[in-house]
Amino acid sequence: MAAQEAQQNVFRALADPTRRAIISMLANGPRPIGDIAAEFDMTRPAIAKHLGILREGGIISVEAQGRERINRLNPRGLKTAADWLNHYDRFWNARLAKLKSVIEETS
Amino acid sequence: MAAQEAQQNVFRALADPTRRAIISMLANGPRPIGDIAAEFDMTRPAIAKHLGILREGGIISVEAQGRERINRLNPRGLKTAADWLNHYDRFWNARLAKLKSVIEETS
DNA sequence: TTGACATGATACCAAAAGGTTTTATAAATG
DNA sequence: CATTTATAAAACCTTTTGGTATCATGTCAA
Repeated sequence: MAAQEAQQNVFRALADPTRRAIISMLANGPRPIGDIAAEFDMTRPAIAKHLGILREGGIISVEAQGRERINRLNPRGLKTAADWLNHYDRFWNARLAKLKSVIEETS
Repeated sequence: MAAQEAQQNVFRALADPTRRAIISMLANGPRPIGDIAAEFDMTRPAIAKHLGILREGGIISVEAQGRERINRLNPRGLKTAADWLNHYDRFWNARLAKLKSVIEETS
């Protein structure tokens, strides 16, 4: 999978609030889809689709365990996105430095 | 604007590859829309829409200068996204630590 | 002031996204 | 084996998204 494509898949995965909520949920431990769906006002197939997109983004991985399939957070995808964003940290650092100097001048 | 809403706007803005390319472009300096549109195989109205979404996400700001309108990178939105993602850094740190120990064991 | 240029605004279209209902499959359990 | 349970898969619908073509507006310059 090309890097560009991986990037696209992860940013696409992050764009939906339900999927971001699922990420937060899985940060507290792996869960089967039934557990996850129970927390949302939404049908199971809808959640299944979201999990599929999170999987494509490399954000979660799934492991069959008997008749359950355990979804667990896999930080690879999130790291792809964080790495991209952190290239711009010099911009907000510059802005914070500027803000700080303004505060010091006016106090 | 509620924090949730700001978050949604910025992740939505990041989801499109054209918009990410515009961000990279503006990191090299502010530009009017005409300049930006010239770099893409796409009409100006399409670019105008993308810039509107980037503005809603707090990723760029616009300043009128005569008959031009200069678009410039504003890191606030990007920082919102980076902050959210960096809450998960303990996961990839843990994974990297694990990988490191495996490498050391097998070498 | 008249024309050219940079841009915004509107109306429209096709494709993708996010959801639902229904049907199918496979594993645990009586 | 029959039944229940956990899930996947397919078909379908509506709204949003990403794009286009077209028209309107404001500013610079001759």
